[in-house]
Amino acid sequence: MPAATPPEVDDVDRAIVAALVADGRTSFTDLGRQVGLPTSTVHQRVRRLEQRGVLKGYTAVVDHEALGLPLSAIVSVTPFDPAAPDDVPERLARVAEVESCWSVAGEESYVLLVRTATPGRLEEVLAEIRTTGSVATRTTVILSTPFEGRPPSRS
Amino acid sequence: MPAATPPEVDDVDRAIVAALVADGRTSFTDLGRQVGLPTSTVHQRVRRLEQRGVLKGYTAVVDHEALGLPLSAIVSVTPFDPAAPDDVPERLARVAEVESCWSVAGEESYVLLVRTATPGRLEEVLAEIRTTGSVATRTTVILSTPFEGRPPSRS
DNA sequence: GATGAAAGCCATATTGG
DNA sequence: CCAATATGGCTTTCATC
Repeated sequence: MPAATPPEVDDVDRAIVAALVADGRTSFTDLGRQVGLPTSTVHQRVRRLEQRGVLKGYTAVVDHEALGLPLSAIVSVTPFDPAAPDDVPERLARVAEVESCWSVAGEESYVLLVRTATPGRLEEVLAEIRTTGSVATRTTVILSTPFEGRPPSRS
Repeated sequence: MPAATPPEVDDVDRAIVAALVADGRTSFTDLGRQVGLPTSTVHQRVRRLEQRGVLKGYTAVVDHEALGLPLSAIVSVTPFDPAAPDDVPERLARVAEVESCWSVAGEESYVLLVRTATPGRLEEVLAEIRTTGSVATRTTVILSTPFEGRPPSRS
């Protein structure tokens, strides 16, 4: 028998989550209409999903170009000293331009997503990453973004 | 002289955007308090930011593990036939598990972010990607996510 | 866990400075 | 860009099943 019984995420919950991923500002009233439940019930379910951590938060989707950060890059990272205590993510978190940090299996230890205003700034950020993280970097520049952050689906 | 004068995104706009990235459900009343402007003004600015496309939308941030998609991977993609018309993104968009698709400079043509329920499903998705995209793949499994989707900043 | 009702708060439009 | 207003809709709580 399993150690714990995690509360289930049923189809209604998944419908609610999908609707909120599609539009994070959907009202509870609308949500109720979409999933066929009264507002109060939906409200209660969303609260539960938030408390369980299934819904971690809500955010605006921004156009990085319009915001003055037209240059994005994927940066693979390898620590200089594989034996050293690995607080690389904590240190890289101090570099504001690092939007995401994934710990990965394979040749490299981490993959980062970085957004900068100019190539010159990217150069500086890469230098920061190398020094504050004590890592080597391999950088792949993003030319365009056909799509990004689509809703999760288990098809 | 420049061909056009794109409307400026000033510091107040950036503060508004930052607040909405931090919490996409912030009310206009709260936004006003945070940036020190009346509700009506903030409302007007958010509308303008949405119309200009600076704010592209709002979305819920979900816990993929809790949603039953615990396995994420970064997939680098190389078309078999570099001369063929490049509608690879359109074709890859049909695979629901592909969350993001970036067109990149370098050895490979695209980098994908993929979320699946199980290793077996990842195997199937990779097969789908190769066949529907007519591409070769190189896959890096994500072990954990120290952080992801942090607010944009031009430091 | 689901529901319906009731209360207060908020979004939104409008007018005018 | 700000202030003021008005109304309809929404969030939130609570008692109930």
